[in-house]
Amino acid sequence: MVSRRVSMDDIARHLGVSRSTVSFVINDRSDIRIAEETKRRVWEAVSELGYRPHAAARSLASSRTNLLGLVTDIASSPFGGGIITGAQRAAWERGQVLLIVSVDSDASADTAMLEMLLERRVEGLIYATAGHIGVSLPDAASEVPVVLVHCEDVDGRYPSIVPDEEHGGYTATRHLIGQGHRRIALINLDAHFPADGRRSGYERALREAGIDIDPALVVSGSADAGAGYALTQRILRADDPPTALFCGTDRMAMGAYDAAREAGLRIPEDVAVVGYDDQEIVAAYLRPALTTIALPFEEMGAAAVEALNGDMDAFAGSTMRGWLVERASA
Amino acid sequence: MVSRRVSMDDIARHLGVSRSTVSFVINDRSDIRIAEETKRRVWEAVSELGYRPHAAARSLASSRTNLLGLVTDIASSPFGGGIITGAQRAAWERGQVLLIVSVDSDASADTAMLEMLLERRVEGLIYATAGHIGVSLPDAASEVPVVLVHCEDVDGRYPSIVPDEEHGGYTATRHLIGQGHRRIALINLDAHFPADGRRSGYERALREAGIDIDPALVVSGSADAGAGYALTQRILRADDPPTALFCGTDRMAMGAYDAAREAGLRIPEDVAVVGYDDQEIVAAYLRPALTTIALPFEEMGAAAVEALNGDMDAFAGSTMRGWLVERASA
DNA sequence: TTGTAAGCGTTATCAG
DNA sequence: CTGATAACGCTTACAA
Repeated sequence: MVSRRVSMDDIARHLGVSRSTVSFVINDRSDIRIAEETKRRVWEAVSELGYRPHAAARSLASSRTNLLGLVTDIASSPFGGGIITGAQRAAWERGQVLLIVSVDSDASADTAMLEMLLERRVEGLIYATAGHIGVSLPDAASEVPVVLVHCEDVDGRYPSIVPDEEHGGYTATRHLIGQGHRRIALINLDAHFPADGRRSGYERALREAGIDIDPALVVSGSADAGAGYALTQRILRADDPPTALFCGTDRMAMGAYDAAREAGLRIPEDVAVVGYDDQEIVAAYLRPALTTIALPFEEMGAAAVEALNGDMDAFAGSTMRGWLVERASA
Repeated sequence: MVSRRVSMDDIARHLGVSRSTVSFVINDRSDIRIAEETKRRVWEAVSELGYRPHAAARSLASSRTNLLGLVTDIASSPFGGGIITGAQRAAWERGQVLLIVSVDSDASADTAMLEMLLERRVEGLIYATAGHIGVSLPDAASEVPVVLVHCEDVDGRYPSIVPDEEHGGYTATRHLIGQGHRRIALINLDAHFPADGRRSGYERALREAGIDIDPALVVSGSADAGAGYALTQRILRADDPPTALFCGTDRMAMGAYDAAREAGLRIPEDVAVVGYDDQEIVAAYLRPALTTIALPFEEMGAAAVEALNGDMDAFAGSTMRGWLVERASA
């Protein structure tokens, strides 16, 4: 069917010019002046003969692959596909392509897959996770520039781009305070990185508003609906219960909804709720729809690509802000 | 730092053998007999000198890239990352790599991205979508083998692998019948492909059980919680209301929960609910946890890779079965 | 069983 | 402004 792929030689021969000329035209090299007429003819022949450059040959000759490796556990998670989207968009704008490798969330990083990426000569490596966690990469990773997204290198070797959890916690709490609440509970998640920041932000907002921090209003548990339910139930039963809940994750908020409902409380009239993550499927469909903090996934993905392309240091330890998505629960 | 990459020549020279010998050993070519001792020395040198094959050079020489293109809108969806996982696992087992390109769910297929994949010389193309829909691919796609996953080619040019919706509908309904229900409502979604099959399965199950199909119990709307809520509300108000609901999506089931709750009905005691999709975040965290039909995403992803590698026709129009995930709602 | 040499399809370096 | 010619790092007949 495909009578043989047409090569650069074919189009050069077809036009009676040299291969270099064709190459120059196709790569639009501005450092070399080529007659407009020649260019036109080259492009014409290209589309006429149906020529398509051969990426591997190009890489071999130029020793540039324009390939970026993205190792991640997010493809199989309901979460943060935004990182892929953002990274890919940024890469595409630079003529780069992502080689995405999805790994299990527990395997910190599969060596064989990394080895494969290096054989493909990726020119940079992004390591992204669904949850904000600590990771450790195989030594081989150091052969190319590396940036972590939404995770931190426990060995301290690579820069990482993570959400500004403190700011998120602050924003959520400020929002609640702005609506007149003074007794605001924090139903936090246990996980180290995200929890600590969210809590600091929560405390800062209260402090700034001159509200005393009541330790009885701060609890934590696993990041799921079950824990959200149990913790909320407990906290609503206390004397002098909160009028607002800031939940560490949307899933916890999901559980909080059930607990509130069972306690006969209306949302947001009797108790306001703010979540965290903006997991669309949960947040948008809860009734009432959940007000929550969105994480800057796309932005982080794009920033990672930019970091790989430019000044790595500019992004080292850099933190990116999410934002409040106001719906009906607070 | 990296003093210069070590090439095959380097290790050949280091060992005093020819490059071909090294190549044969590294590719473990069984059609050529090489002294065990030689093999050992080669591998030793490889790890000692830190040699890593150059994929592009290899592709150029062998005209095999071992690259498969995966164009999809699922990366940015909460859905079906399983397709990626399954496809990648199957590809990896064959020494192949996926070049994943994520596109917006509305763009049926971006031509520029496809062009890029073809320049990279992908040896096959998988086009996968989050929802079971109809799509149309650019002509250029036909230059390589193509399989669609979870979608169907409206132009009828390519085979596709889709879930067996009829079987899913049948399974869900059978389950409800098995629990003694006879008045089972179908809160279906509107979308063409998935809805029709689920409905046929529902009807077949009823027919087989000798239960009359009551048109008043079959309704449909958009695939979200809002519609699920409204439709359920309406159907529960009818005289002789159903004792069980089979919802076209988990999100619709989410809405159904709210409607049932507001009607003062307990799940599953007063009304049983079965969903569809097994969107973990919804299904597992609803209270009570939702019994639902899981779609065979990983299986479809893997099947696509296999189809691309072998007999395409064996998979043409092939349909894969999902399964019931029994939780607490029915 | 191992070596030689000719590509694979580009880019890059120099002359012209 | 254009054209030879040598890489790029590997696979693969074909010889030895």
